[in-house]
Amino acid sequence: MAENEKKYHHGALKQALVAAGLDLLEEAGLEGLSLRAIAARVGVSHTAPKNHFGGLTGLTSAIAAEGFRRHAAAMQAQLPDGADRRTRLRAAAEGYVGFALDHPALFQLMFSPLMCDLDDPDLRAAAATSRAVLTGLAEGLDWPALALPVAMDRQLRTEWMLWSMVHGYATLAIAGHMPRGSDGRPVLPFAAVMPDFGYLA
Amino acid sequence: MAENEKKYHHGALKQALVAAGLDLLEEAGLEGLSLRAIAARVGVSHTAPKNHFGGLTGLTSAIAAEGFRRHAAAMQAQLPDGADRRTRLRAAAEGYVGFALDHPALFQLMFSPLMCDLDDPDLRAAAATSRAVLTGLAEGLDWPALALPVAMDRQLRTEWMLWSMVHGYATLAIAGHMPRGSDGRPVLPFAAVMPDFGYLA
DNA sequence: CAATTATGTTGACAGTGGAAACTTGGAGCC
DNA sequence: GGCTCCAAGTTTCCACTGTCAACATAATTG
Repeated sequence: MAENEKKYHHGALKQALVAAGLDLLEEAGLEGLSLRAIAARVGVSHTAPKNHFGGLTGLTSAIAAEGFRRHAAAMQAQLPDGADRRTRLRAAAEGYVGFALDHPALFQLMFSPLMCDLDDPDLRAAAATSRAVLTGLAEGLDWPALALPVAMDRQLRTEWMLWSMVHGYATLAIAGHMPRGSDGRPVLPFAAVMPDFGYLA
Repeated sequence: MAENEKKYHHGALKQALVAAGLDLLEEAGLEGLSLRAIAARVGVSHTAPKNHFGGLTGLTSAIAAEGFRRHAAAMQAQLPDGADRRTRLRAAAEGYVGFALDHPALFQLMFSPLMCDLDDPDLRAAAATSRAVLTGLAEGLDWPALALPVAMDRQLRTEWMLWSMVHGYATLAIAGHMPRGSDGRPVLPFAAVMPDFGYLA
């Protein structure tokens, strides 16, 4: 049987739906994403996804999980191997916001608790892996004295500070609260906003 | 005529719809917000808002604008008058995230370009005012050396760094990516994440 | 007082996600 | 082989959404 010949049983509908959802996000944005539109793109009825994902939330969660995997991959792809930690941290952070700017709809979906179920195990795992790429580079970061008692885990505090800063820039840029140049990119690039951290050790 | 007696012409439908929308956001969250639900709460047909706001987007934009005004007020209410700039900056930042944690649905709406029109003049003005409360305290902030040529406005870069950090924390907390304690608040409070800035002058 | 304009209402429409009943194909079992 | 059973899709319906056009009513204005 030819590859793209129609069969009653699709065979790989699950992956096909996720792929169609990712494509649709790029083309039509988050507002253009609907269960029916995804199903139509694959060529199945709008209730077919229910068998595999339970409902729209299940499908969007799977799409978001794939998004997190690509997000992690995008950051790691930018990591220069031999470079010092400062350079590597900078590269990861720029990979983070770069992915968000390149795939704004997908990024919005990934962090939209209204559309995807954060309790989904696959999604949770993918999100944790993605976060770890960035926060893993925060170890031993030289950071101005913090205000609270040192009893609170300094490593954890630094990780959250770093993640907050990077994620905040990405979010604000995507939400349209950042002035953009003629190239569509924020006039103040992330590299100009992120400070030049050093390391303690 | 009694105050709450039904009249064909409501008289203050515009404000009533915005108020109802704000209430609905608190009670039912962003997913529970709909044009029909807001209209029903006011006791008016679901097409009545069109005369005043043009459509759902116009109404949500007005709600978001009011949200930004309250956001600014919440920050300023926390500002200690006589205190030094470091203390004032900290207070404003905590007011920022405090408002987001207290009114997550409204905060999400305020920064959701899919639901409200960022070109709405009233919304733009309110958002700018709110942002200015925070970034106004960033002047002269002592900040580790930045990586880009100093030719780029240092003040602007510091403002964006500060806003990104604060907004990122709020966003991540609301999106459910931050572990919470039994009180529903993030286990790592913002005060523990925000560094203790000094000032140059 | 008459006419016009602002303000709401009614009813219809295309779109959404979800549920129930039905159909189809394949896989396993005797 | 023939049989059953179950997973996978389809069809049909439902409640709900925002928008639109046509209409009704109140308030204002000349």
